[in-house]
Amino acid sequence: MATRADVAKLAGVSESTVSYVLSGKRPIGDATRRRVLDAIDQVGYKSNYAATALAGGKPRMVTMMISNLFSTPSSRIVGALVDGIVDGVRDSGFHSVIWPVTEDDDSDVDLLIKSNFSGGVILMNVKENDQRVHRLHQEKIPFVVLGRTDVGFSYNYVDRDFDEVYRIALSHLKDQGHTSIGVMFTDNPVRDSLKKIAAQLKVNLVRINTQDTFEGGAQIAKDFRKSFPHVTAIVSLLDAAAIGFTNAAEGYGLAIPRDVSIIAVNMLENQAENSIPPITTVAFNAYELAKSCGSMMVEIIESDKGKKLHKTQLWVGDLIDRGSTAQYSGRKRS
Amino acid sequence: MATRADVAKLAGVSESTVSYVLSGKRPIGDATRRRVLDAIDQVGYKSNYAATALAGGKPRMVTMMISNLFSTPSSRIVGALVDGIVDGVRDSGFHSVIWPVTEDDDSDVDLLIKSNFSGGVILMNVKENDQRVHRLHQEKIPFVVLGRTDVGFSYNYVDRDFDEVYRIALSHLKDQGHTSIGVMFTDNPVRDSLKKIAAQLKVNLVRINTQDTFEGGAQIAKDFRKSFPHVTAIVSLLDAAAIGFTNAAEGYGLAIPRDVSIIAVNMLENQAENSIPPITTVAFNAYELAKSCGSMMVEIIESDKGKKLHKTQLWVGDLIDRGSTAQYSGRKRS
DNA sequence: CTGTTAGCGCTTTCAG
DNA sequence: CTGAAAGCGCTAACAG
Repeated sequence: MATRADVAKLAGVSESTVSYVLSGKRPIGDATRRRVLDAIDQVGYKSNYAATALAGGKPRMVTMMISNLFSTPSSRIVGALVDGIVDGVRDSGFHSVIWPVTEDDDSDVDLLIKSNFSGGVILMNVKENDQRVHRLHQEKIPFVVLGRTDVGFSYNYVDRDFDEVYRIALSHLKDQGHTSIGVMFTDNPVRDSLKKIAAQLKVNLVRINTQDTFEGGAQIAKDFRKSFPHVTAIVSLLDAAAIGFTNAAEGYGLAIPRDVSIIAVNMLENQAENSIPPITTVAFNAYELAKSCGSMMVEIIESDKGKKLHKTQLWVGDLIDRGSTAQYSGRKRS
Repeated sequence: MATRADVAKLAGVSESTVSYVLSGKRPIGDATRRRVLDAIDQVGYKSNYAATALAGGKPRMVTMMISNLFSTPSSRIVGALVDGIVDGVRDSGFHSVIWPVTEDDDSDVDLLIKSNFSGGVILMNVKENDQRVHRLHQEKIPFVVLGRTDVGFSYNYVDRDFDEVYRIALSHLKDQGHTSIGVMFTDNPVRDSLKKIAAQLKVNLVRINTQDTFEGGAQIAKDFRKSFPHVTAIVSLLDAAAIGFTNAAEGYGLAIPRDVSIIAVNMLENQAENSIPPITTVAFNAYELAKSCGSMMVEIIESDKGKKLHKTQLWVGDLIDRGSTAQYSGRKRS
């Protein structure tokens, strides 16, 4: 267990010099730096996380605060997000942990703050006027929220660009020959922007009402052929409903690859003669969104020093075509 | 941010006395203890996690080391386990974190060890001769493994009692009137113990071959009526196959509540006249298993001081009947 | 550009 | 039964 002191001795410098070489917070002579760096991997030095935290440093650690990690129908989507963040954060040389929290208890948050546990926090499943947002803001701990809530001040967040997602999804399906495309909705009216996109592409939009629940989606799948005989593809930005739909659809003769956050599915059956490619998927890539979010989080940590938070809008509309090799879950693609 | 010093001053004792009141590692006078305890919640003192770790204390924190958290077909099962552990650990007054690790990189483990980050570790997805097991053992960090692997020495683990699970599942289904029960298998032969159980209960065991994959299970569901016309219930200890089966089954008219780690499913359709209760489920309760594992972990942390590890066998065959209200995922039951 | 030093909050000897 | 004091490894003034 080599410490900074061992490194300093070997390199013939003071302990603080070692620290400054590592943190880059002070200009260091080239020769000195090299000797320190050499010493570091000679003795196999690794920084002590607890000591950094205690001394008031910025731990290179990103914490994902999640409630109901696995217990909701949309856990699969959250899972893709978490996977993406883990990889994004790791790529930036940080560590990440998942901090399971209960919604009715702030003590988890307190521990994290009190102990200077985390260089930054990613919040998921944020509710209206979430207390965690207030606590983190007030303690000046860098954080970003996945999704948006009104809390009375501005903060960093990441969200999907729904219009863009629709645009890409619809045009993709159009290109494949679909003309009548179902879109899942709850009660809310169809946005004008979506109508415009459909009009531009000259596709017929068929509204499909459902609850954004697993069961809601499954129900759609069940009645689908009867209820929407002319619809050949379907688009959904409702996470739970999309999952329910795709899970159930398989059994109703709608050959659909399971995927995370399916937003657009070609539902033609696998017929060789058909001119429209069968079983293709356009997926909203939750993983990629999350991965960029991870990197962004790290950037905030490194630049902001908890002093100022600026509103950042990161619209991610990355869509991919997985073809027929879609995986069960939102795994990292090579 | 009250510290131990604030508490000491208010209570009129020394700082170390406060520590010993908290840790119980020294006899403390009743009057003194009371004053200290009062002072503690008067100033709202919370221990600083980083300081404890640095000073060589035992952080009241359990770390779950998991690779491929969300990316495998059986993530839902792992999820139920994680949920259970989180709750079990919390009930014991500890915190828990999930430490996502990559399989090919030990640096995550090093950080954890080096910084005395964790009072104890729960390992999941352990592979043959897993290096993490060796590292943790050698560093004398308390840990328990979910599942078993041969590593050349004995360690704490938790596993299912398969025989017991089969016994309870089969007798439950028998009680409901089933006489012909399918059991999912991969290539391995049916164990003698299982045959014996079936014989005792006088139920007809029907072997169902499959891969332990999502797709394997889905396939079974598809052909089920044709292939096994007389089978009215099914038992599976294959996690991924069970999930694939239940996901797909819905669409094939097999009304089955989605559940985590389904091991036994009554597949009769919902007919009011039928004497056998419809849509009931016997589930192997992954959540409960994990929850007890969490408590057990905490016990190890508190008793062992990392000095001796004794082999502990915890056989859990807890099965529950969720009736028709089964949730989508292995959520905590009130 | 580099070194010295005083903490961060807690644990744990060593003294009473 | 209780107190004093020496660290744990690192950060960040403060001094050159």
